[in-house]
Amino acid sequence: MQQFLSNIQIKVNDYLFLKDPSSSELGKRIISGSVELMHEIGFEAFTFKKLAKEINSTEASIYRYFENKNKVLLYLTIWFWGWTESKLVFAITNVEDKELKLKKAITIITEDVLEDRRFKDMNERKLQKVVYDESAKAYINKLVDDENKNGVFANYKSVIQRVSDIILEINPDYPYPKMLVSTIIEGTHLQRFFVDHLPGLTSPKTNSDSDVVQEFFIDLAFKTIKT
Amino acid sequence: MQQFLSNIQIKVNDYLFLKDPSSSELGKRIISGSVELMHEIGFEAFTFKKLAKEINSTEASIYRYFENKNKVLLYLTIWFWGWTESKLVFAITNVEDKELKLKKAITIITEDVLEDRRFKDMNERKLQKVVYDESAKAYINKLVDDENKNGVFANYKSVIQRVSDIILEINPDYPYPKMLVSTIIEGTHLQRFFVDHLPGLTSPKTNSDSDVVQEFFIDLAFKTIKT
DNA sequence: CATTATTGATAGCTTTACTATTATATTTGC
DNA sequence: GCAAATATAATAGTAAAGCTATCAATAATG
Repeated sequence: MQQFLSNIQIKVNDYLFLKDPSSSELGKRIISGSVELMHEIGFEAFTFKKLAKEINSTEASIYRYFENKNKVLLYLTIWFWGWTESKLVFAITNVEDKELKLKKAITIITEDVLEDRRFKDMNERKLQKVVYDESAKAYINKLVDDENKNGVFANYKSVIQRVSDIILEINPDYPYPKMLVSTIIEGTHLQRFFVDHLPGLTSPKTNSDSDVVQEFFIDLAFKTIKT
Repeated sequence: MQQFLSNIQIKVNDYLFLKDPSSSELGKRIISGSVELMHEIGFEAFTFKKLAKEINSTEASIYRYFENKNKVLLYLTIWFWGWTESKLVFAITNVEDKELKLKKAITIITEDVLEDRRFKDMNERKLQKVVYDESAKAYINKLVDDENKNGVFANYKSVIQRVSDIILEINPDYPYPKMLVSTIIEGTHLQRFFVDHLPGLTSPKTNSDSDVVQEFFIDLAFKTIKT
C-alpha cells in the first residue's frame, strides 16, 4: 500500500496553472517553496518576489506557471483534496461495517497530519496547516463562479460525495448529507484555528492524548444522522 | 421594543480604529460606504481610494479613522456580532422553556436577514452578506493573536457564551458547547456561500419557503446535544 | 474671537502585481 | 552533431495599491 501510494500522482485541474508545475524541476520548486513560504509568513505577506528569492529563481519565471498567488493557493488546496481523497479511498476500501466505514472516513477528513512525506516535493504537514488557515481565502471571492464552471472543485466534491454516500448507506433518509460533510470539513479547519488562536470560541482541550476536534465531529456526525 | 432598540448603539472595541467612526458625520459615511462598497465589489477589490470617491471624501481622511481596510472589515464584523447579541438577548429574554429558548437562539444566529434598518447608518442586510462572505479574511491571519489580546473578539465570544449556556441548561453534560455554537455560526456563513456559489458542496434547497441552512443547523444542534 | 480640531487637496514614496525584452542555457528533432 | 525550439534568468519598467506628509480651508469650542 505504502509502496503503491508512493507511485501515485495527485492530479490538479489545469485551469489553475499556465504551465503544469509538476512537469518541471522549477515547477516543483515553486510548489514546495510556496508551501514553505505561506506556512512561514501567511498568504497575505506571500509574494512571487519573495518566493523567487526563496527558490533561487525570478518573479517572471514564476509568472509563467501561475497567473497570480491566488491560483497557487487554490492549486495547493485542490492538491490537498486530491491527496485526502486518495487517503480516504484506501481507508474505506473493503471495510464492510457501515459505521466503522463512516468512522474511518470522518477520521481521515478531520485528522491532524503530523508527518506523512509520501510525496517528496510536498510537505504534507505544512500544506495541511496552510490549507486549514488560508484556503477559504482561495475560494471565497468573486471569481469562484468562474472557477467552479471550469471544474476546479471536482477533487473537493469527490471527497464530499464519498463520505456523503456512506452516510446515506447508514441512514438513507437523512436529508442533508453533503451539508453535514462540508460542515465537518470546513468546521475542522476553523476549530483547529480557534484552538490555537481564539480559544474563547471553542471548547477546551480534554486530555493531551486525544484530539478534541476530531472527537467532537465524530460524535456530532453519528448523533446527527441517527434516525 | 422596536423603540428601545432604535435607541441603543452597538459598541465596538476601540483597538480597531484610530478615531471612532460613530463620533462624526464622516465616520458614519465611512462605515456605511464601506458596507455598500464591499457588498458591491468584494473585499479584495475594495480600496480606501475607491471608498473616498464613493463618499466624497479623501483617502487621507479615511486613514485618520482606520489604519487599513482589514481593520474596517473587522470593525464591521464586530459590529455585526454586537448587533446579533442584542437581537439574541431580546429573543430569549423571559422565555422559560429551555428547548424553545435554544430554538430561538439558533434561529437568531443562523437567520438570513432580509430587511432590518433599525440603524439608519447601517444596511444590516448588506452587512450580513459582507460578514458571511468576507469576515473570515478579517480574522484568519497572522494578526489575530494581537487582536485577541486586545479584546477585539469580546462581542463574538458573548454570543457564543450565551448560546452555549442554553445548551448546558438542556444538557449539562454535553462536553463541547462552544465548539458546537461556533461551528453552527461559521457553518451558516459557509453554507450560505456554498448554496449560492458551490451547490455541489451542499444539499439542495427543499421547498422555496423554508430556509434549508437554518433547518439543517437546528436539526443538527438538537440531535447533537441530546443524551 | 482666538485656538484647536477636522477635513480636503495635493504630492509623494514604497511595495505589490504584473508585462516585456533580451540573453543564456538546455532540450529535442533530425 | 547541429539547428531549432524551449525554458529560464536577468533586468527593466508600468500601473495600482497602500500608506504618509504637508498645508490650506473650514468648523467647533472655550
